[in-house]
Amino acid sequence: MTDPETRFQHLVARLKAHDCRMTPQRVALLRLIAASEGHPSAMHLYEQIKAQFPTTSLATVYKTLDLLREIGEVLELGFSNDDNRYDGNKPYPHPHLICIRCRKIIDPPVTLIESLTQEVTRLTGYQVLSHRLDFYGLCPDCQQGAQERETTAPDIQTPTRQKE
Amino acid sequence: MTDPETRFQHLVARLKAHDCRMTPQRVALLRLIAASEGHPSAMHLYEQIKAQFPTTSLATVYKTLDLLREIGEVLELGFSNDDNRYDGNKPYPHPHLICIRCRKIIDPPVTLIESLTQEVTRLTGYQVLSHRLDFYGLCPDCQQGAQERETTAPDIQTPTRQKE
DNA sequence: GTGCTTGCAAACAGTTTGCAGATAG
DNA sequence: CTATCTGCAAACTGTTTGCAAGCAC
Repeated sequence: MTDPETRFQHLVARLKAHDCRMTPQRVALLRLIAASEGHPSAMHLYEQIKAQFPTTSLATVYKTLDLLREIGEVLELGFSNDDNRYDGNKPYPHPHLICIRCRKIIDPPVTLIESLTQEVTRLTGYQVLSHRLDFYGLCPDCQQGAQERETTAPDIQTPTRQKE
Repeated sequence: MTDPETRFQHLVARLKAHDCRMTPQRVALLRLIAASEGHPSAMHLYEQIKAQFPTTSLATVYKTLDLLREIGEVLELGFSNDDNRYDGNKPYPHPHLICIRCRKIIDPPVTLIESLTQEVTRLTGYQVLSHRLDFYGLCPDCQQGAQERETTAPDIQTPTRQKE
């Protein structure tokens, strides 16, 4: 992964190339996104940026994230139950590992996806353009106090539709 | 895949085992779910069932789907952009192939997922309980009139969070 | 100065919930 | 008879949009 400052500069350059203006709020947001290790939500970014610019609105955060997503610099992980998460460092499809208890999201080291994609393309006649692979489970920290779990059902996951 | 009538009987039995009552609306819904080839949305099921019971409400459809999901008889595919889809025939995690133009969803023949899950478990220390794998692309039908596409960005997909 | 951006508030969509009346068992 | 179920409508949540004022360039 590139270092945050380099990534930040890249994001600035990409936006400028798209005739976007660099407002202070936007610059601060880009810094946050470039520096975010995990997969922050819009609300999370909003709360961070309010520390610097108290009048910033959530809508601005969403608009900037949308902008970055449109130019392919941010990956949006949509969740129908929960708020979406954003990855500004690896804006291309890659597997995620999501703790169902603490909601932490990490990038597991998984290979083989490309071969799966090719397999699907070959067998179905679809032109496969993208994919999404999420694993759900308990992170090491959450496995300890997890004995009382055994709630209802396995209750499977639920991704979001890709936009056209 | 089991035939619809067998699947229907199974769903009835499972619900009765959970002290659920078999109202006419519910029976009709179970038939629809058992017979659905694709991955219907709640709205789609609602529109179908209204043909038989015009006063049925969307809330009833959602409540029944929730019930079935809780006892592990329906897989919910949540989408943050679009309405959720339900699979009442294969209620366990399995890959989906989603056309980004016509929204058709099919089950591609993919193996290897289990080995991926094991790989993730081994390498991360997470207890992997479930997963979700979606491929996005253009189905054969939609590939033809698809030249004028080339819209904005690849615009990646966006799954839903698994409920706890 | 021009027009993109902000921030507020209202709109939005799909889903969920509360509750009174209906009904399966 | 009684606990569940239905159907309506209102609530909810995260996200999006419209628009007037503000600001980058």
